[in-house]
Order: sequence, then structure tokens, then C-alpha cells
Amino acid sequence: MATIKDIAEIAKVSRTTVSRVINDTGYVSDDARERVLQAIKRTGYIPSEYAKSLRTKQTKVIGVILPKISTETVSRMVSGITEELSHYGYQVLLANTNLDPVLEIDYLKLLKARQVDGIILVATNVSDALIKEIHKLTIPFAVLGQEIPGVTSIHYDDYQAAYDITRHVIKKGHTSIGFIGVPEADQAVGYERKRAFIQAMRDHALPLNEHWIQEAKFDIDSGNEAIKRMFESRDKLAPTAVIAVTDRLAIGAMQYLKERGLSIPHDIGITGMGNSELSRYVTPPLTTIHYHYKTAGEEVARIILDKIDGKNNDEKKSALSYRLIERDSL
Amino acid sequence: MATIKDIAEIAKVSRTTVSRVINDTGYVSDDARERVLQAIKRTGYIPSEYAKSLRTKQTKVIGVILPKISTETVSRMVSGITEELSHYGYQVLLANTNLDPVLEIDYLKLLKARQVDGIILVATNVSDALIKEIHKLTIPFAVLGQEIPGVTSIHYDDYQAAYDITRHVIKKGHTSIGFIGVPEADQAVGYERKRAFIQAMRDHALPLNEHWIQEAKFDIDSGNEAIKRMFESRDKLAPTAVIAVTDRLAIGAMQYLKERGLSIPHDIGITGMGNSELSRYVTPPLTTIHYHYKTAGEEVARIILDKIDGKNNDEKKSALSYRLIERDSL
DNA sequence: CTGTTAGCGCATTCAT
DNA sequence: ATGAATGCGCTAACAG
Repeated sequence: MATIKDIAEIAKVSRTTVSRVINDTGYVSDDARERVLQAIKRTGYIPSEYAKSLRTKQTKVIGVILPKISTETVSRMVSGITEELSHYGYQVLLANTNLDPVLEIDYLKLLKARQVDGIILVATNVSDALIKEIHKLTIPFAVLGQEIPGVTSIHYDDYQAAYDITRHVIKKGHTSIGFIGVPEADQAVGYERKRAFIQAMRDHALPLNEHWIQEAKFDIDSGNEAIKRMFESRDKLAPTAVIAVTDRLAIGAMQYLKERGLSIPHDIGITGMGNSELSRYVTPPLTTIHYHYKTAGEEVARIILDKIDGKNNDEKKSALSYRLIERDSL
Repeated sequence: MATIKDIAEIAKVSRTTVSRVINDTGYVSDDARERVLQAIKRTGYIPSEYAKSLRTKQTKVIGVILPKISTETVSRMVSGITEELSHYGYQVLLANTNLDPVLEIDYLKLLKARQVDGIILVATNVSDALIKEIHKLTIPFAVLGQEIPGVTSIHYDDYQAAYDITRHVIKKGHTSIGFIGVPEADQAVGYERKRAFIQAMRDHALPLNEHWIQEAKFDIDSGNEAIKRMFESRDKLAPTAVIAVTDRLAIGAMQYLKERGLSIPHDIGITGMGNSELSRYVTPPLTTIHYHYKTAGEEVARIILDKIDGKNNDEKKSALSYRLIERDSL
């Protein structure tokens, strides 16, 4: 591997001059520049980013901590992040926790050690320990997907979205409405969406049947089981519509309903949230909430970049827009 | 940010000693070690990976160049890669080309500049310029998803898989079989799969109708249009089964068929390839080929790691296993 | 316009 | 068992 020193020798100039032509900074005679360029070309020399970073204290790398790359939500966010960052010569160092909360903290430290210029956390469950660690951070930081006190974040307005879809279901004339949620440890998807559902029901003076409020995990099968519990409760009553907090859950529920011979939306309506690709192609297509995940990735990238540039260093909160997509499942 | 020098001063030892306790190398008295550890704890000191890399010529970072992160295939591969690498303390630097072939070469250089310990290319269309650039590379390198002469790669045995599924369709009794492919510039999905289809048909002495061999892009709508062209050809003949080279294409085709009032698989059978999550949940569930994408990611990570360790430096080829998944669409 | 000097933070001889 | 000295590859004053 050639170094700046080699180039300097070949071109018969000092290392400084080489540095100048590389970075296009300061005056260099055409003659010297030419010789340097030639030398670079001949040797295939590429300046070491590491050595450069050591001097400049800038790595042009942003660390992204995420729970699991192979989900649509996250991969779309990452897509938005990488795309936006690439316009400014930044790259992404991935830290995939695979849903292990301990790793989140480990990676935070690791990224610090790597002197990344900024860190983006794609969050699900945020532990107190993590929040503490985040507050100790001195480099630009932002959270995507959840709201953390005192920290810049872009979150989805889960409460409002869930409230909207619940109201939508109610407006369609349903009064017996079931709900499939996820554990409340997940602030956004678990807690907020459930809270919104309950509030919307109350605001419309509709009854809440405890059997009709089920909790599932995040996978499709889990949705199937959750609605099964709903239908097999002793009182033999069943809702006329079910709101699931994710599309996958809704799709799992649809499977059960179909197996049971129920027609959607005629016998029972169902809605999801997330507008996953799946939701368009199941039968019938799912009514759901579309979040702009990729846009969120782009936006958080821009925020980090701003912070790096020194502007906009204060805490900043924003909620990403969403819209209700009406299809045929309700 | 504290440095090794600060710690040395606080602990009243030399930087060398600090380095020794950090890396657990050489002799250090318990007393000195204790003081160093205390100092580290107090200051929250984290050694700079950059400075370390500059000395050791090891970055513990693997560059991954990919065409688009937000597809199921790629994100599963990346998931396998990051998971495997993390076991050995390596991280992934992402380079998302967004399908721009020029960027592939740019990123190759960038990763070199960042002195990554290895590079994994998740490939689609591989240009000659890229191949040339790859051969100039001196760092460990491997390709995932396509086969490149003289380069270590894990590819899918697209020919065999497509041959198998064609034979499967034939065995089901079909003789009038259509095909929806993609441009042959894509060696694996475009060229190989088509070649296999044609060969299988010939081997079984079945006729090839040119109207029934259509080319589409990669998206769902494109599959829809492709089969439409098939059905609207002048001779008014239509196949009794259609093989699409991706699930998305198959799903697009299914939409058209349904709109046309055709029953699947009764009136016409259809198959995909890829076993995307979608394929399980469309109606009817799609018969397809399942590739072990994540496993491939893990495997290529292991290969790169081996190369870094100096073992197994020669070119190595392997094909990943797949299996036919029979569902209800055929 | 160009070169000299210094130092970023660390690991590694080589002495002691 | 410990430290002094050196250099990895680069940029940034500071002189000339």
C-alpha cells in the first residue's frame, strides 16, 4: 500500500504538497500538481481515511444501532438514512442488536470507540440503563421510532394514528371492536396504540370487553393465536371488527378468520397498521396506516448532519406523518 | 475525550503500562493495574479504534456493498453477515449503491481507503469494469449472489433451481407453460433461470411458444403486465401454467389472473422463486423455491474471516442449497 | 508557492 | 515489572 510519503518521493515534493493537491487546499504550482497526480495514478495510491481521521477528528461515519435489519420497517429506514448520508460523503456503520438490549449499550460504547461522527438509534424498547448511557454521550445523537425525554427524536405519532384508525372503524358503524396489541414494554407500538384504542372507545361511549383485548408478539402466528383466544372466550360473543397494531398481526388474524369460514369484511372487519408490502397483497387487501419510514430515515440523517455542523444542537422532537389507507378488509 | 496519555498521568504509570493492562499483554504489577483500572473507570476512557488501527493495520470492519438494502433478500443476507461477524468483534460498514453500477466502483475505492479488513459484494449485475476493479483488490473479498470468474463467491444455483421447478410443473401434467423472466443482464435471475426453463422444456420435448416467454422488471406491477401480454397475444392461446422467476412477478401475475376471473390453480397454475414472506400469505399461497439467504450471509462472513486469518486464500466457489416449497398455486 | 516541524492516540521494540 | 523512544499516515501551523 502506497502512502503519502511514497508519493512525495516519487513526485519529488514534500508530503505537504501532496496533501495539498489531494485536498485541493492552498497553492500548488501546476508543475508540482501534475507530478503528484501522475504519481498517484501510477501507484494507485488512496489516502488512508484512518490516518486522516486521527488528525481531523472526523470520521465521516455515522453509527446506526438497530434491533433487526431484516424487517421492512427497519430496512426502509436504513435505506433512507444511507441514501441521505451518502450525499454528504458519510457512511453507515451498522450495529445490529438482534433485539438484545444488552448489546445496545455495548454497541453504543463500541461506536464511541470508533469515533463515529454521530449515532442514530432505531429504537424499540428503551431501557433506563440505555437512556442513562445516551445522556452521557457527547457526540451527536438521535433516536428514530420512539420518544426519549431530553433526546432528539423522530417518532411516529402512534397514539394519534391508533386513535384515528379506531375512530375510522367506529364510523363504519362498528360498536363491538376487538384489539390485538403487543407488550406494553414497547412504548410506541405496545403502550401508545393500546392507550389510544381504549381512549377512542371511551370517547365514543363504546364498551370494552376484556376478552377482546388481546396481547400478542410481533409475528404472524401470534396474531392468529390472539384472535383465536378472542373467539374462544366463554361468553361466545365475538367482535364485528378487530384492530391489530401491526399488519402482520392482522394478517395472522385473517388466516384464523378464513379458516373459521368467516368472510372479511362481511362477517368481520379487520385493520392493521404499518402498510407493509404484505398488506397490499393479502386477500382482501388490508386497511391500514401508512408511515413514511424511508422519509423518516432521511430526516433523521439530516438532523444528525445538522448537529455535526453545529447548527440545531438542541433537543428536537418531531412526529412523522402518516395516512390511513382504506382497502377492502373493513 | 480522555486519551491513553491522560490515564497514564492519572495512574502515575507510563502509557506503555496502560496499553498493557488494556490489552492484557505482558507483565503488570497488581498495584499498577489497579490504579490504571481505576483511572479508566473514573474518566470513562475508551481507547480510540482509529489510532489502534493505524498501528495494527487492522480495522475489524468489513465493508458490505449492496444494491438496495430494503429488499427481503438483501436484508436477510445482511442479517446473516452482521450476526456472524459480530461473534468475532467485526462490524459492517454499509455501502448502498441503490442499483447504480458506477457507485459500486466508487464504494470499492472508498472501502479500500477506509482500510476495511475485507469486502463483501452482494451482487446483481456485474459489469466488466467492476470485475477488473475487483481483481486489482488486495484485501480479502467475496461475492454473494453471483458467480465471478476467479473470485470467491457463494451463488445460488439458479440454473438447477429453475430447472427443478420447471420439471416440477411438467410433472404436474402441464405441457403449455409460460415464463416470466427479467432482463438477461442479470446473470443469475435473468439469464440462468431462463436458460434452465428452456432447456427443461426441450428435454421434455415440450413446445416453446414465443408469446409465452415474457420479460419483466423486478416489481409486482411488471409481473402483471407481462402476463397480460401473454394472454393478449393474437393467437388467443394461453398456457395452463406460468413460471415466474421471482415471487413478486408471480404475485403480479396472480393479480391479473384473478381480475380476469381465472381460478388458481384450477384454471391456471403459477409458481414463483424466492420464498418471500409475501408468497406464504397471498391467496392461494405460492409454490416457490426457498433459498437460504441468511445462511448464505453467515457463510460468506465466515469465508471472509478465514481469508483474513490467512487460511483458505484461494478462490472458492459454493452454491447454496435451496428447496422447492409446494403450496397451493400449482 | 513550498517545505519543515509537530503531533493526533496508540502498540511495540528495546532497554533497564 | 516498567518506561523511553519510535513510527503508523496524515494535516496544519509556521516559515520561508
